[in-house]
Amino acid sequence: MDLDLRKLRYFVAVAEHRQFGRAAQALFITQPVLSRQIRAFEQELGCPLFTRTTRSVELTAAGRQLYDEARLITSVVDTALRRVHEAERGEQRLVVAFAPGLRVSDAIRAFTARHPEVGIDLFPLRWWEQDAPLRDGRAHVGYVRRPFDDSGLRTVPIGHETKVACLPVTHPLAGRDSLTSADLDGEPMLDIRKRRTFSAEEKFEAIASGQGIALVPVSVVGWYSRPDLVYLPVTDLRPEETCLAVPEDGRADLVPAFLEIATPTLRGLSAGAATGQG
Amino acid sequence: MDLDLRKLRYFVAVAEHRQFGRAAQALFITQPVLSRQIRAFEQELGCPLFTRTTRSVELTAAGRQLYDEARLITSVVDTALRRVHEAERGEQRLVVAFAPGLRVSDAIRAFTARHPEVGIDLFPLRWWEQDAPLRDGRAHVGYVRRPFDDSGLRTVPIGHETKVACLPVTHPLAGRDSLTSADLDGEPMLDIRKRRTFSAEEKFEAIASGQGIALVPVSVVGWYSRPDLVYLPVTDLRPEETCLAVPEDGRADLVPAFLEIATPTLRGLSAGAATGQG
DNA sequence: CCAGGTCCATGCCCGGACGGTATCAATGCG
DNA sequence: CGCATTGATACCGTCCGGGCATGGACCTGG
Repeated sequence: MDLDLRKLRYFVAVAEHRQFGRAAQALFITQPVLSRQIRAFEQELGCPLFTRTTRSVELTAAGRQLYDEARLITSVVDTALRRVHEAERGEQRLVVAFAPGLRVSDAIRAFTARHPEVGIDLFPLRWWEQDAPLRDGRAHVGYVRRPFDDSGLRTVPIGHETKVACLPVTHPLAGRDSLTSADLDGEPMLDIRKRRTFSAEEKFEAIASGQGIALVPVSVVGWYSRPDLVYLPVTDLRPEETCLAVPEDGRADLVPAFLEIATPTLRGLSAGAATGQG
Repeated sequence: MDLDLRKLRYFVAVAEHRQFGRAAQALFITQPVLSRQIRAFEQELGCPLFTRTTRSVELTAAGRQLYDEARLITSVVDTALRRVHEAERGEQRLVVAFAPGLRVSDAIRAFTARHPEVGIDLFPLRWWEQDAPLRDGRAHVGYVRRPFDDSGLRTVPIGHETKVACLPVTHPLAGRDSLTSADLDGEPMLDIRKRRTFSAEEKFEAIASGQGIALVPVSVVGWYSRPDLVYLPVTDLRPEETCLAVPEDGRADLVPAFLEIATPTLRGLSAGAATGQG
């Protein structure tokens, strides 16, 4: 830890100018200083960033990666500083994350009605990453589905949502009106939460091509409906719980205010969440 | 710019211990040093971070915001360093961004078949932010819809996608089979790309409640279908172009390889993109 | 083949920032 | 009212970042 942002800036300059002298000129320092700083930087990181001949400078694989990351880091730092100054001038922001399909707009509207001075950022969660953004500060409040890793999080149950089975139309069970979990014994199940590398669409393609079946929350059925897929209720399946989750060390000012407003709204919504998006 | 990450770490320690002495102890430095560093940090930032009495330390609004941002920054920096080391050991990653509804799985599959050593990260773009992640390095390649700000980006057209009008069922035009753009003259149009603060769902609620109508790409119609909305083709509307966009200063190694593989795949797909998700 | 130009690297020096010790000032508590 | 606790200040040593001068490698032109 303790990356030196000044050295990172120097590194970016060299990477972009592909030449120490010009980069130093652009940075308003002398070339020997830059050489020494870059070398120190490489030593701190533990890996070389440039392959130097005396005539040319090329990025290594690690250097290319760092150059990509550098742009992200500077952008994150810049917006962080901007937000700090906004906060200093009294502007407040709350980042609300939500798992796919969960409705947040009613709660947001109720909250902004009561707290018009607070700006809201929406943060769409991915299927396989519901909790991490709450823990690492990217979001203050999250609408998530059980199960998830709730260590370090406080959770408020807000409703239950039924799951339906998604099968290819060619599946022997596809003609049925409804299923029981016994019908699904031995079927290959694809859990969207386990796929980290590909999009949700690909899972449904996998189902359509017969690689397995899946249980999906009823509220996202509309998103992925295709003529070659059918969705069937599973009568004896326990609905999965939907929660509001907040980090235990989260903002003590806005988060409770949001929970206070959002929770009753969502209790009223829980029936709606259970029956899906419409 | 040039935030000092060491000072940021010191700040986090004070914010968490709510006491300079204990924080200094946890940082393995002495308390006077910490006091001086925090004061210098506040001066650099230009705003106070703590309200201190001689007996207690409280975060200011700016301090609370910075504490949130600090967790994000450290997390970004940590993953950046991890990825640099992975790259140094030969692992390669490519971040593929995609606007809502655009299919990427075929291109990804073709690419990973040819380059199994490259890990793929998918980055879902938001409606109102198609281009920024490409410019700031969060993504290497993007599947986007025109119009977008293509400054600093190279773009490859990959197809066209028709747009359909979305109206409430109660709308006078809702009974028609199709529309022309003349029918829409004078109708209040809601452009989802302009709404930065709320989710796409909310726009469709706004349409359903009669606040206006919208043109949406046909491939996302399934995502937001509701009984109180109808979607009608607009016969004389020019389809909007979908593109592959890459930053001009992007990775010279993987991006061309991806384009080479993805472009023919997508030309084959463009008909599919024009007819939507299925 | 060599001389000069153009790179980056190295050695040396200086100023400023960071860290430590000693101490003071203010507040809360018994 | 005295003591303990906590943050702030003063002073000092060390190290790091910066500049200057110079060396060494490589390309190029005559």
